[in-house]
Amino acid sequence: MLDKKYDHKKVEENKYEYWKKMGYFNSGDKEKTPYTIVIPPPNVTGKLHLGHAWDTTLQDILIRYKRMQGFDCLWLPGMDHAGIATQAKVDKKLKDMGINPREMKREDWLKKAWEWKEEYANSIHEQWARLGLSLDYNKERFTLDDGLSKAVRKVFVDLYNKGLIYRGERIINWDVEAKTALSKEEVIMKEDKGAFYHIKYYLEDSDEYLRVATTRPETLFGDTAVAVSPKDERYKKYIGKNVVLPIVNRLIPVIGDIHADPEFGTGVVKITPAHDPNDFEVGLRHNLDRIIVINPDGTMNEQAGIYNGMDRFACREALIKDLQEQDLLIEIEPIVHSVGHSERTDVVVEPYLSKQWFVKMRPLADRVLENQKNKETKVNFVPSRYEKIMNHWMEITYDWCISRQLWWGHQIPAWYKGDEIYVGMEAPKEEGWVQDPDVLDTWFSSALWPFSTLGWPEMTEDFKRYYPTDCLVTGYDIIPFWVNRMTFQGLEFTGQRPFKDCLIHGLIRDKLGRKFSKSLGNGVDPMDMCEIYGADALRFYLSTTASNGTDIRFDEEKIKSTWNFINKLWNASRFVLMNIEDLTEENYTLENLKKEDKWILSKLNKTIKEVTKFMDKYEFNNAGASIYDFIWNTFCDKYIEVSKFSLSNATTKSVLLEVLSAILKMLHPFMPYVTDEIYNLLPIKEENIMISTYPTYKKEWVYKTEEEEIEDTFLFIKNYRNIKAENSITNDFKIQFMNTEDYSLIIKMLKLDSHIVEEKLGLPTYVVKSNTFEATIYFEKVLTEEEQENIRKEMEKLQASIERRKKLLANENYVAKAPKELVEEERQKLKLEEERLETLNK
RNA sequence: GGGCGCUUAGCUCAGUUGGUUAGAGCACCUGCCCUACAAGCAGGGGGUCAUAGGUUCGAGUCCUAUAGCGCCCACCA
Repeated sequence: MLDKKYDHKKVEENKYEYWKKMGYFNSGDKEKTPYTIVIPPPNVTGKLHLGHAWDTTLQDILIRYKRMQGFDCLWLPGMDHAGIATQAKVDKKLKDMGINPREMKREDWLKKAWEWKEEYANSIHEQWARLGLSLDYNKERFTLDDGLSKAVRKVFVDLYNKGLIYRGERIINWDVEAKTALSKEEVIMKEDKGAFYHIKYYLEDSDEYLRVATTRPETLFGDTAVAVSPKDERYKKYIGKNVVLPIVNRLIPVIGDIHADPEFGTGVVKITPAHDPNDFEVGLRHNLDRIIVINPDGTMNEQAGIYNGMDRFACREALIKDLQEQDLLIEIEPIVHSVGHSERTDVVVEPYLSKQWFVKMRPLADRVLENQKNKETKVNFVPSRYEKIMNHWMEITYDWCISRQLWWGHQIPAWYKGDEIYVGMEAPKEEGWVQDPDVLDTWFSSALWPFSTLGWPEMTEDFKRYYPTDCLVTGYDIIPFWVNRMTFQGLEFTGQRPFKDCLIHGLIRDKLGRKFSKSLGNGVDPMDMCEIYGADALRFYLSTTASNGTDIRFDEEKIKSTWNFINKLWNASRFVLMNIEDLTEENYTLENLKKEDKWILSKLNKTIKEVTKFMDKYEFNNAGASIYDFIWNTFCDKYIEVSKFSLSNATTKSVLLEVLSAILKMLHPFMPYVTDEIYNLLPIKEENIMISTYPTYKKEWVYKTEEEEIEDTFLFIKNYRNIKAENSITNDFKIQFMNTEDYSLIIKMLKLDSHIVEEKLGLPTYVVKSNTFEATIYFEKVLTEEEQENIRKEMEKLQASIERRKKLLANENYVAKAPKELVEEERQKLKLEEERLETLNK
């Protein structure tokens, strides 16, 4: 017997271990059709947040649903080494211990990093378990595994040999805190308050000067030209002359270049080829020197003269002061402009001339764009509008900087000996080769995740069977970083899309719509929610709150009300179990169904059809709402109440079991724990709900007549209760049925036995009716003014409604073009309203 | 500067291919401890679907414009 109250802690205890032990999570049944999802691997940097809980719940729902539908489901778990993020955390830990990480030997540092990884991997495993995720741990992978590392090297080498990876000096985004290059995606543009510093660049041997406006005066030491537009009447006469670089007093040429926009700023722009991507291009066109003036840690170098060693921003201040003193500064114009910040360390990113490795993107991106035109082979985004994000990225993409000056990651498979370069899977055998110390961008390995985890580049059984994967589930913020890159690498190396569907969800925000962040201190730990309300409540809340692709505002009240729903399910189950204890295979029967039994089976059948439809379209919010409504408003509020009149009947018991069993199965993907708990107590059941058969629509359960009749019975019951409540009718009344329909269920439900009369009584009356039922209530009561007012209001409403319907039905266009059923329904309703009005008139 | 999304009940959100008096949860009002559940039951109130036009017999839904909010992308020094 179930307790009176749902206790999530008791329910969840030991279940996960049991499922795992029984091997229910494992893939590999060759009799079945494969269905594959790879988990977006969480970073081994910390705890999982609500976003992870949401993302993984959606996947678990899909996997459990498909598993019950008879697929061989592989949900492949794994984690990401997360280069910069993890290295930063490990470094911080070491620093806190008083150790300077950069003074360690690389191997020693890596040992510490692996220890960190183990610790956090354990914690992630515990969180996955708490959430009830049915992951196939036999297939678990880590991005730094041998196999995945081999895949990374293979891809690097192949792209290099195809000419799609090259090494070169370019302006890259430099993180002065992490001291590494970044890709453009890792740079977050933020609006910052800054200034245009208008500086005098005097012409050589002249009192004339050009007014140069810059936001980064400290890069002045690297200026190798000043550019004006060749079409600019004001300045074109200066082209070919020299100006004196302020403070430095070096002569630099005035050049004419289209980069200088006469409309913008002063029309004169300083050119710093080593510290600005545009200036770099200008430098190429005019063969200018590239002078690096900033060190990798963000301090000025010897090129900055007396500012050597100062932080770049301190230098800016000091320099401005000195320019002012030497009357070289004209004005400081405050502006708000967008400045790049490092995604991980949040420091201002420095455009920096540096030798790095790049992936040549154009051919790879074009292949994606071409493939997206083919309906059969494209990646299908859900919702579809997100495809535009990917396509746009592919259209404007530029070469991807993939080398990182870090230790934690896949070391680049390139070796140098003097000017020679060797790129290969393994180190060259001869003496004297030194491997590139840099590692690859984390996303370089993540991009291979859907196939590297299945054993690629080996043509393994798993790869052949489970690739391409069926669905990738992730947030829209990850499309540029990950989805796009998996797509082009998948096409390039496997010739196929990495996943057929890509289900996109939104971000979870706090109650005020702000992002969760450490600095705001508004974080919510999903484990706390599991503790208070249970994993099932959290999962149902997360997966059914928003429609696909939209954000969620976190609302604990809603989790609480989900808990209430589970408690409702719990108690309904309690009732059913109490009454079907003696049900066995022998006396189980769906013969001799009563009208109400046919009605509930018919309603259940409709729900199954609807839920399946929604599940197949990934509309879990609608599926959840449909099940919720059926359970609470149909099964609990109506069928259970009706069933109480025939609880000794074997058919009733069987129907109760049948319906409960189907409900539990449909809810199971959403709420694995509580459904498992209850299902186990059913007298007739399959081995385990996880591997039971998902309910299917049955033609033989369509009972149109009975369904309509019972619906009408409940309509009558509702109308009766309404009239009784509105008019404060107490127990002192009589009721007369006005026709010979079957009132037995109504009499029982409304406890009318002692009130029935056969003849008309001379008392004030009310008529209660539905489509087929009609009764007159006799009771003695003087109507209060309020009640009379209510009646007047109702009559007014009815009159208005009748008018509207009459007008509508008089419209020939409507009658001719609208669906017949609708027109008929209008006629019916009109008739009912007219009758109701007549009664009120009495 | 380009693109996308949102604006529906007091709050948080649903709303399928347009079908005609718009739904849920929470909150609110009234009455109920009836042997599954008071974290519940029965009944009820509450919305000119951001604004202005248009298409249509019919618009929350399609089209155009406007306003507010949010997000993404873009090298303007």
